[in-house]
Amino acid sequence: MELAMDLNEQLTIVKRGTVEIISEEELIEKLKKSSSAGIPLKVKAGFDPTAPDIHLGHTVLIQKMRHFQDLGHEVIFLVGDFTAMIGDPSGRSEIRRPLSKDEILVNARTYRDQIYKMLDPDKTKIVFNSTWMDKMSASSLIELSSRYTVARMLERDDFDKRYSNQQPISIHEFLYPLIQGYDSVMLKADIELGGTDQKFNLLVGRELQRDYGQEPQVIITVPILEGTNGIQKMSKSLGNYIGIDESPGEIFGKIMSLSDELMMKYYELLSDITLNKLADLKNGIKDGSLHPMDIKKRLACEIVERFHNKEAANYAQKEFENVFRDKGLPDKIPEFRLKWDKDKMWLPHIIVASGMINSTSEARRLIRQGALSVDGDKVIDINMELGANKEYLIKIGKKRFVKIIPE
RNA sequence: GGGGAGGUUCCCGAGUGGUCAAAGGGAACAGACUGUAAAUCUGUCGGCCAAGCCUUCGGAGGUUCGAAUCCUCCCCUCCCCA
Repeated sequence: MELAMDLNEQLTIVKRGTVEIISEEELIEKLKKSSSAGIPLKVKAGFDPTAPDIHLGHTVLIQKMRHFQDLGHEVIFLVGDFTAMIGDPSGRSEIRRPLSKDEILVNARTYRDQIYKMLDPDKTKIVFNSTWMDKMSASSLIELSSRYTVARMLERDDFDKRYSNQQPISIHEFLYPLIQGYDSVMLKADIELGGTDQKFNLLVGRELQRDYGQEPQVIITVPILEGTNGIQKMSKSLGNYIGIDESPGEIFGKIMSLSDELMMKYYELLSDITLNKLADLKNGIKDGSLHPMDIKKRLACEIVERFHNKEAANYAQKEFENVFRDKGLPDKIPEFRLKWDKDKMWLPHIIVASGMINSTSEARRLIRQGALSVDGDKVIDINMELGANKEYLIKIGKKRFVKIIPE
């Protein structure tokens, strides 16, 4: 009886925020077996070390890992370094540059430092799939690939889509799901976590394990988080990400820039507040008793606090209100020392030199649009020149500030 | 091996000799509005001390007063047939 209670609690934690569990019965079995035998389950999640910066999109999964960790299970952080060395062209048309071993190691280290903000280092095992894949012979690889058919590969949604859209699919892309599945075999994984886009690969793992005489892993999928623009999934290469290593102000601001609608999704997937509480917030917004902006600030604070601390979160909020609501100056303004080549320098040249803007064309445009101000005065004259006799505070748009110090 | 369709500015995608720095959409940036870096509306969106000039339409040549558009060769992708 006591065991059953315990099991239900575990299940509630595990199921929160997941999309699919295949299968729940098997999961229950495994949890039962684990607690009665006192052996933790091996929970695997794979990461691609091409992007060294973890962003909020990844954290959906990492939080789920932490849940398992909290329940006493063994969490395995699998770095797909072998596959990264080959270079995976999947997704878009651009060809990804294969990474060198050194780059991968550096990335993996960065990864580790970042995930330890959420996971307990002592309970986290980090493994590299090159450990076994490097040693695999060509014939074994071919043997592995004989275990799956092309038709079945084409069942995968994105393969199918690309195939029917007449977009290229390289042979080696078929190998990725197999290798990922083989990783599960090597690790004897009990559970594998992944985003919903990973479902197919995770399922291949089940089949391969069965093939190799192992009990198939349970797969648990979590939702893919959309990026700040709310259109595509969050990714660094699309530039719509919020990195967990970013400054408190940056994280805060980016969250404030989410559309009100998207904010609710972020709440569901990232926040620690209970689902009941979340429903209250939604209702409050609907009936007008709560302002969306305040709710968004709350989320921004929660996230900043998670990756920094409470003071940083409060400070970020204060700065935000100061700069955007009260149109004040931020506490810290980047300074740039610049050598004047004449007694007077053209303003666009000064800004380009400071690195705030890429071209004088852009500077001209901004001036034309009334986006530039020097010492609080809006710049109207496109030919404006500044002398080297004093410092200048330049504001570009709403959020970019520089102090130019002539020398 | 044979036949066909394609490669366009950050992305998607029009353009088939001048009116093209290249439609449209998305992203981004800016302005207005706002208790948000929300929503909405408007504008901008290759570079250059700039009513002019320079560099872009897979790559290299060529035709032409003039080419993203025509020709030749090459590279890459997709489809059908074998």
